Amino acid sequence: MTDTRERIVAASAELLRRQGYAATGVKQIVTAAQAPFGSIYHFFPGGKEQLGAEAIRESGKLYELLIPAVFDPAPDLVSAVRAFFAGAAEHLRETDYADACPIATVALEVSSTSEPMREACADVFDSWIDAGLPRFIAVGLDEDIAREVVIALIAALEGAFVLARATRSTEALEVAGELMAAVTERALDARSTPATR
Amino acid sequence: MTDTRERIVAASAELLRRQGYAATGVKQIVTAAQAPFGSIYHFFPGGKEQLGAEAIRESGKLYELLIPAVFDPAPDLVSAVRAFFAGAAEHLRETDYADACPIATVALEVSSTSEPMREACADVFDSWIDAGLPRFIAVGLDEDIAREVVIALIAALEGAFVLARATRSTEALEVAGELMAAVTERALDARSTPATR
DNA sequence: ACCCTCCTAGATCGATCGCTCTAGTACCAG
DNA sequence: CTGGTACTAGAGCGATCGATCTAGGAGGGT
Repeated sequence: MTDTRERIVAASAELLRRQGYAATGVKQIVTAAQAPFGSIYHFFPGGKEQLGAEAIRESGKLYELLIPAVFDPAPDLVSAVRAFFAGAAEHLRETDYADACPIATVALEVSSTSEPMREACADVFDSWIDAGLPRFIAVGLDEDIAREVVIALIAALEGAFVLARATRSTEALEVAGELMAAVTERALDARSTPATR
Repeated sequence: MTDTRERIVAASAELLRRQGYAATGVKQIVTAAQAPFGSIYHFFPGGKEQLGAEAIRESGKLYELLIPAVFDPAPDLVSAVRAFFAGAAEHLRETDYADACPIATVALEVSSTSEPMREACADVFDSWIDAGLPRFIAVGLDEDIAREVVIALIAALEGAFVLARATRSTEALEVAGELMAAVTERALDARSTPATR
């Protein structure tokens, strides 16, 4: 049964997201996952680092699903952007400011100490960019402009999460959401108008 | 001599910034500070938590000095914003992506586990907002608009740091810098024009 | 019946964690 | 010289860290 393995990864992902890598103990993970201790090193011979990297990638994959989930039903790109930030703010409030970005904490923590973990985080960010990009290209934005907007979106979201979690307020998320909606709108207005020429 | 105390705080600040709270040991701090172990609990009877909170506040104060250092010599607000992000990117490259925001790592890490530490981080963010605000009000922006711009600036910077550190690239900082310069410019254009009325 | 592989189960390892404790040193006030 | 305060110095506390180890149960193939 690989059910245990999945529970371990899921529990790790949740603990990493809330308290980071160093503060999360292997024993704590097996307790949360209701898994036997020995299973950790059976499934993850690379130890905590391998398990952590896999949990990060899994978290990244799950979070990436939010993109279609929010963008598909939205009437247009601008309101999708707005909805994304609003949804993040609501979820943050609901979880008492515990669940923000699933990987940002770890990303900041380990990027000077563990290359495998840092790479896992970098891969997740890249995959988010790749996942968001087509939606902005599809509405007529140049590829490089679209990339800038997507990167700015993710950066604004991550930064707002940092402020929101620390101050226990969603103000930063609301401000960043409105701002990025405006930025998106402006980028759409500017497309296909070779104006100054 | 309180010189030892200062060295302890400075060493703590650097270690916290690079690897976070949980990964930083008290023994590691005294070694880095070249301080006797006993001094830690002499100066900081509250232990690691008290020391951590003080290091965060100190880091916040030092980083706040960058605001006048960058904004004062700049010819205008927009180029000041640009310079701030460019300077951050350069410093990040110079330190091999080690020194980004001095408190973001800790802020994400502890905000669900230690109230005193979380408060210290929140206070620092608030003080940064307060420190930046007057500069945007001085050029004629409404107070609430100015506040939104400043919060967005900090959020964009923090988020870009997360991406930059993980991907070992300053692309996010450059994108966010250009975007926030444009946002600032647009806010300035919109001021004092009761346009639609 | 048999073995073999997969996985569980947890005792146990040395190292390190944050912290407490005692002893000793430096310097000032009387 | 004496007493007191401020700080240094580090041995050592129990607890926990990540990781290794052996032993055994479950289930399929032969």
